[in-house]
Amino acid sequence: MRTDRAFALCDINNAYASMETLFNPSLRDRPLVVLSNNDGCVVARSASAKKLGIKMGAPWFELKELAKAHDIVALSSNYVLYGEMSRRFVAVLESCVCPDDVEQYSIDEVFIDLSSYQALHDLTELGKTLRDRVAGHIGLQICVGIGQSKTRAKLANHWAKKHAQFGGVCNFLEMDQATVDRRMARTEVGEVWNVGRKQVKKLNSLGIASVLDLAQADPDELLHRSSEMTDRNGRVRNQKAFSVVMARTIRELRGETCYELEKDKKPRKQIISSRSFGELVTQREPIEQALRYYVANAVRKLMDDRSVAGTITVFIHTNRFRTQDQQYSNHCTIDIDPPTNDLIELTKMAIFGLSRIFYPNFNYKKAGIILSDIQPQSGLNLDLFSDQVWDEKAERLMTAMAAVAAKFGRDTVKIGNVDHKLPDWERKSENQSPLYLADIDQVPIVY
DNA sequence: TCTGGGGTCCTAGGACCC
DNA sequence: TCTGGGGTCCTAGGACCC
Repeated sequence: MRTDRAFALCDINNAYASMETLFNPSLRDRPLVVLSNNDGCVVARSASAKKLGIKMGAPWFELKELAKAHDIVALSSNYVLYGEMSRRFVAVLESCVCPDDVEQYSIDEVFIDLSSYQALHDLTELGKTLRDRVAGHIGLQICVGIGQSKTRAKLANHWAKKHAQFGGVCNFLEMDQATVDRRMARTEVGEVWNVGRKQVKKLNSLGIASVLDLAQADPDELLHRSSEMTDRNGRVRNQKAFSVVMARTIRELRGETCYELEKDKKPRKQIISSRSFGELVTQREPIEQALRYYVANAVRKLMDDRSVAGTITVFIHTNRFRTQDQQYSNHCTIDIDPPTNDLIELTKMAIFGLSRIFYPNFNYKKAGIILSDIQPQSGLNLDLFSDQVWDEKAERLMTAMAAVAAKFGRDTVKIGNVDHKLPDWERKSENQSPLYLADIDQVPIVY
């Protein structure tokens, strides 16, 4: 076991809120929240919004009173903007260290393998350099956490964000054991990466409340614990209470490296495209139209990865929060043989799937499709004995459509009567900021 | 009434992440 | 009135095999 590993986690502070503020400085110091699709829940908060006690995921309609009282600004999400800023964030980091050591973990988080930098650099200083570079180049504040494992880097990042004394960079490698223990003892176990709500409950019942408690727990002993669960038939069964993930988490907390950098962008194993409707839908036709949009969306991703899908699932459901409504949810999974990325065929299958599960007179709230059994297009083996041949015509058509999309924009060619955008009934996005970086007419003007 | 002992593969569902 | 979307990994249990 190598004991000389070092990972950094760089994370943009209040990412979406900061990005919005960057282009609209009048928002600075104002409580600002960014809302999910349909302006449903809060998905990002500025520092002052956090101070007001607004929780991640809180339904926006419940906050309207608070918003009025404190003059909170609520913006619809602008993913085109966030995606572009994210790209620039990663590019800046890649210019500071070897790009091979950089892994983009999420839209606002990047892991860096700093193992080979220790001999030449003071890692805390390097962390400060990264902060300064990102701030200088794209105007966003980041925090850097450094540790012997990804889990420790995440934890250090949490401390860096929480305690101003760190100046934005918290480094496990320069902490003595007593300090580590003291900090871990004061941090709740739920802050640990991969320890979610359910696990916290189980851990607490075993007397494990702090990060230190978990770090000192015996992973093997924990793995042998079982908990009762009720299965679908109402039978009570014993199930393992913790999986190997928990054992790894403990070892990572102790400073052992279990998770390496995941460099090569692997093609997706599953592609989901779905959306809640802005209003309730009872008719089949609008749902079909939405499905066409979802399939087109998913196929774009599929082709980006040069993959084909072997299964398509269509699902619909009513609004579980409307307890006065009769609830219905169902899905239909269809095998695709041979696997394909053909938009026309997949669209037909989606529509067929819908016909199997759609019943009128329910108030539908959401529909979507899932592509799975995904494999690389190049490795596609046709069944020797089937009479199906790789459809060259379809492939040429798809290639042509991709070329048109690349030249004239993604939605230039569509299948059936898909609208340019989602129809009005489908989405609510009432206060979206301009496409500052994606549309020449919306680029900010500096006087 | 009694009725083995292993394997592997697949899938649904749970839990987690952002 | 109004409650997101897109992913990954792991496990249990069933089907099947010898």
